Amino acid sequence: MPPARRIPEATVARLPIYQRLLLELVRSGAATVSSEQLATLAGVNASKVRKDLSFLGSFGTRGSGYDAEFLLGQIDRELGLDQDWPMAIVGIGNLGRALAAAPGFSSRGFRICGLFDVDPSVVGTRVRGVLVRHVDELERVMAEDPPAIGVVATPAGVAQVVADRLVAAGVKALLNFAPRVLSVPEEVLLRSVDLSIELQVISFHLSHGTTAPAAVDGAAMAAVD
Amino acid sequence: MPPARRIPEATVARLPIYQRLLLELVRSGAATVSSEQLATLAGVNASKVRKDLSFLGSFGTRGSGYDAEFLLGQIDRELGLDQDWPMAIVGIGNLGRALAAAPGFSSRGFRICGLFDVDPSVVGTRVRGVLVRHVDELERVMAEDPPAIGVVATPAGVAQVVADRLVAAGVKALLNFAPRVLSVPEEVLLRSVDLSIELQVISFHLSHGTTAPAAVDGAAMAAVD
DNA sequence: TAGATTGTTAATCGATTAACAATC
DNA sequence: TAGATTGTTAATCGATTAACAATC
Repeated sequence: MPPARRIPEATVARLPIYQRLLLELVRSGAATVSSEQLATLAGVNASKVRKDLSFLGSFGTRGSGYDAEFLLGQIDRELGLDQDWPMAIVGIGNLGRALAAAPGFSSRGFRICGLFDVDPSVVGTRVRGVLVRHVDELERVMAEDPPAIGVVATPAGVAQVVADRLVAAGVKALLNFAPRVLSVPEEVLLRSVDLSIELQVISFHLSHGTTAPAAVDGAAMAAVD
Repeated sequence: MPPARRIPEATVARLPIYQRLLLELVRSGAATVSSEQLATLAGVNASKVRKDLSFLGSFGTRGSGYDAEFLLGQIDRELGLDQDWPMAIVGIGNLGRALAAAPGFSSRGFRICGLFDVDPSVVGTRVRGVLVRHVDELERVMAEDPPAIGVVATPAGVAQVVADRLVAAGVKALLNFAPRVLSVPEEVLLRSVDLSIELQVISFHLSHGTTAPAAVDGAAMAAVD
């Protein structure tokens, strides 16, 4: 039995990139892949790739590299992609619709089990075959098919109340796209993506003439207890 | 003249959050704000707020805090939000439309100077008053009103060629939403937001029962030279 | 002066990377 | 054996945070 490995956050954030590249490599018939190849494709340092993969265990073979399919399987398992993650999206504007339709979202275990909005012209329509319901029905629908993940894609003004209702209805994690810092109980996992922060970081670097450290990472937000 | 301060990446990523909170505070009539207040609102440590702000200079007043309006002005200037950043978006699907319409995008200096798609049912329509043109016209339109920032909101399959054309047409920075690692010349700033990576990070933490470090940061991607 | 709050120091923690012994 | 490539070490760098002197 392997020791309980604690995987660094920075590594966790890169595993999905390796996962996608490996999927493409396997589909194109590659049997093995070296850390050098994977590094070039991912745009990172080969040392970093080896270090990242070493946290999952030692399944490389010195001299020839990693078995692509096996490595992919290990990463999938580590990321929990072999499990089912029912997901509800609140706010079916352009962004919510983009999320509902995104191949990377609906594929794998990220099954959409609920779409909610308040706009009468949207409620009752279908996105990718899933009926958009009124937010008033959120608790009832979620009780029938409880989502593990709640996605907040509403305007900022209602993001906190929507988050509160999703949490009360039992989601274990929230993915927030509203430009607002949300409060959730500490047992609920919260991640936030703020598209305008990305632009402002770009603005900073352009106005300072900094070439910027090779283009890393996204927005930072945190949960208040 | 202040010494040339190098502002840490982590600080740059938090400045937009402070900026937004200060804007709300100023609008609600607050004259001063303490690091403790700002920290609570941002969901971070007060030490971190003071350290972050200290990179911009020392404009706090011991005993009473920071002048909210002045601090906001300093952050705006530091982020380059007082400048004009014309922006072209390629790919006017749901995501591109969400970006074009996002208040945080179109406001401030992020002026949309070009929208491009290939779908005949989209080309010729208007989003927020801006005409969507065919990608064939990209070079011509961009020569007339050159964008500083190019946004890639296309399917993954064409993201690299679109990026190449935007770079060739002279953008100084790219913001990529396609789930693909892009290559750009090193003088071009590249940032990538991968929505499915966020979900996979959530999946990792849910399946490991890790409460996750208070919910920080976004996806990591890098440019290959 | 007394209370409040900044700005900075220093300790600590986490992430990156070059180098190289191990080994296929 | 010779060449290739991993897994790990150790040095370095960057970010976080508690603590507190400075000072309004």
